[in-house]
Amino acid sequence: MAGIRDVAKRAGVAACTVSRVLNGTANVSPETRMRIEQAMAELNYIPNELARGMFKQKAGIVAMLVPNIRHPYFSSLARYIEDSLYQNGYKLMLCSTGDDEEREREYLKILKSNIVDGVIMGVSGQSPKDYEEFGKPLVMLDYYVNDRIPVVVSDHREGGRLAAREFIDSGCRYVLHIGNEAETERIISYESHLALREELTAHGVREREVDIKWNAFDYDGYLELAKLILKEYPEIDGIMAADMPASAFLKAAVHLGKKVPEELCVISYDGTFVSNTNILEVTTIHQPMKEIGQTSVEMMLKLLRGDKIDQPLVKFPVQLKRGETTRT
Amino acid sequence: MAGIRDVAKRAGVAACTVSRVLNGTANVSPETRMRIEQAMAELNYIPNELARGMFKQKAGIVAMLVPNIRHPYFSSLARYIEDSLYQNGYKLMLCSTGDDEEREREYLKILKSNIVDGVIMGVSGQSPKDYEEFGKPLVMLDYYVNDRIPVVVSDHREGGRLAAREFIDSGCRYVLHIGNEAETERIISYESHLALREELTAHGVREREVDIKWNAFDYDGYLELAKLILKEYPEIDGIMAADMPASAFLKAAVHLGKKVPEELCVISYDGTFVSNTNILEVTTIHQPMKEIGQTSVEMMLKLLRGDKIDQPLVKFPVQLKRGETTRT
DNA sequence: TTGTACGCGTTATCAA
DNA sequence: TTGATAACGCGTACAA
Repeated sequence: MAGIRDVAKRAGVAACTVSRVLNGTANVSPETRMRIEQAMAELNYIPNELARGMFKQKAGIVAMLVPNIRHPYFSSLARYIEDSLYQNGYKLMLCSTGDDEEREREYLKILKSNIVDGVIMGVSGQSPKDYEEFGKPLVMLDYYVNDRIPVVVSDHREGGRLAAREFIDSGCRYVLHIGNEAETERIISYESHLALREELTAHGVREREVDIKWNAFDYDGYLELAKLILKEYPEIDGIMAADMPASAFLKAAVHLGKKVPEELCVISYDGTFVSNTNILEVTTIHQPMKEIGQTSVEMMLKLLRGDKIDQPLVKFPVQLKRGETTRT
Repeated sequence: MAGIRDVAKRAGVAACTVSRVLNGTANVSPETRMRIEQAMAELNYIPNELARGMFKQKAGIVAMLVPNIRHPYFSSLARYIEDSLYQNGYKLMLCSTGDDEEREREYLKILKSNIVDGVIMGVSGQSPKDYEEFGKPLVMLDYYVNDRIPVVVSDHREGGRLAAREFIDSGCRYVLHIGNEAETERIISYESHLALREELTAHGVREREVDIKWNAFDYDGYLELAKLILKEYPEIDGIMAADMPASAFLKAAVHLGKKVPEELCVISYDGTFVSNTNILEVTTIHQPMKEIGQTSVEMMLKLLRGDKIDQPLVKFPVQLKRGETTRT
C-alpha cells in the first residue's frame, strides 16, 4: 500500500505538502499541487483512515446497538440512521445483540475503545448507570436515563389513547394488550400501555395484559401464544400488540375461523411494513421512523460537535392509520 | 482519556510491559502484573483500538454493502452475518446504498481506506472490473465476478424448477413472473427465471415476464403494478415474485375479488418473514439465509487469514415451503 | 510556499 | 523479566 511519503517522494516534495493538498489546509502552488495529484493517481494512493482517525482522535463511525436487526422496526430505523450519518460523513457500525443482555454489555465495552465516536442505543438491557458512565456521546431511543442523555421517542401516551378510542369506536368490550415483559417507567413506550388501560377502563371496556419479549423475534412463538389465548378467551374482541405479534394474532384468529374485524379487532403498534404487506390492511398506530432516525442522528452530531442540547427529549406525534381490522 | 503510558507511569513500569500484560505476549512477574492491573482499573483504562489497528494494519471490521437494509432479505442476512462476525471478534459496518449505484461507488471508495478489512457485497451495481480491482478481501452474494472472488448463492436453478413444478401441479395455465430489471448472467438468481421458463414451456404453460427493481423497496409501487396487471390480464393464474412484490400481488388479488389459490396461485421467492407473517401462509421458495450468512463470513475469514479457498463458489439448496397460495 | 520534527497509542525487536 | 527504541501513517506547530 502506497503511503503519503511514497506520494511525496514521487512528487519530489515533503509529506506534509501532500497532506496539505489532501486537506486543503494551506496554499500550495498550482504546479506542486499538480505534481502531487498526478503522483497520487499514479500510485493509486488512498489515505489511511485509521491513521487519520488516530491523529484526530475520532473514527468517523457511529454505532447503533439494536436487539435484532431483522426486526422491521430496527431495520427501518437503521436505514434512516445510516442515511443521515452518510450525509454527514459518518459511517454506521451495526451491532445486533441477538436479544442478549450479556452481549449488549460486551458490545458496550468494545465500543468504548475509540473504535466509534458515539452510540445510538436502540436497546436497553443494562442499568441506567451503565449508560451514564459510558463516557462517549450516547443517544437513546425510547429509553430515559437522565436529563443529560438525549432521548428520541414517539408520543406513546397519545398512541395508547388513539388505540383505545379506536377500540371503543369499534364497539369492543374486552381488549387484550400484548405488552412488553421488560417494562419500566424508563422505557417510554410503556406509556402507551398505561394510556390504553386508562382510556379503556374509563369507558367501561375490560382490559387485560399479557407480556412478551416485545422486541424479540419469535414469530412462531407468538403464533402459538395467539392460538392458545384466542381459544382460552373467546370473549376477547380486541387486540393491541406490536406489529409482529399483532400479525401473529391476526393469522391465528383467521385460521381459527374468527371474523376480522366483525368478531375481533386488531390494532398493531409501530406501523412497520409488516402491517402493510398483509392481505388485510391492518389498523396501526404509526411511528414516524424516518423522523426518529434523522433526529437521533442530529442529536448525535450535536453531541459530537459539542453543541449545547437545549431539548434532550424529542417526542414525535404518532398517527392512527385506519385499516380493515377495526370497525369504524 | 488515559493511555497506556499513563498506566505504565502509575504502575512504575514501561509502556511495553503494560502492553504485554494486555496481550499476554510474554511472561510478566505476578507482582508487576498485579500492579499494572490495578493501575488500569484505577485509571479506567481502555485500550485504543484505533492505534492498535493502525499498528496491526487491520481494523477488526468487515463491511457489508446492501441496497437497502430495510429489506427483510438483507436485514436477515445482516443479522446472521453480524452474528458470525461477532463470534470471530470482528465488527460489522453496515452500508446501505439506498438503491443508488453512485452511492455504492462512493462507498467502495471509502471502504478502501483501511477502515475495514474486507467487504461482503450484497449489491452489485458496478462493473465487474470495479470489484476485481478492489484490493481488499471481497465476498459476493449472488453475483459472479471471476474465479478468484468467492461467491455464496442459492441453487436458483433448482428454485425456478421447483416453482414451475408447483405451478404445473396446481394446474396453472398462464404464469406471470416478476423479474429483476438488472438481469445479467452474473446475477445468479437470474437462473431461477430461466429454469422457471424452461420448465413451464416444456409443459405447455404460458409464461410471461415483467421486470422491476427486484431489491428496491417500493411496496406501494408494487401494489399499483399488481392491480394494473391483474386487471389487464385476468387470464393470469400464477405468479412468482420476490417476497415483497409477491405479497403485493396477493393483496391486490384478494382486494380485486380474486380467490387465492382457486383462481390465482402465488409463489414468493426468498422466503423471508414477510411471507410468514401474512394471514395466508404463502407458498415460498425458501433460501437458507442463516447458512448463506454464515458461509459468507467463513469465506471472509479465510480471505483475511490468507487461507486458500478451494471452492470459491458455494451453492446452497433451496426449499419449497408449501403454503395456502398454491393448489397441490 | 515548503520542509523539519514530533506526537497520536500501540506493539515488535532487541538489548539489558 | 523488563526496558528502550523504532515503527505504523498521518497532521500540525514551527522554522526556513
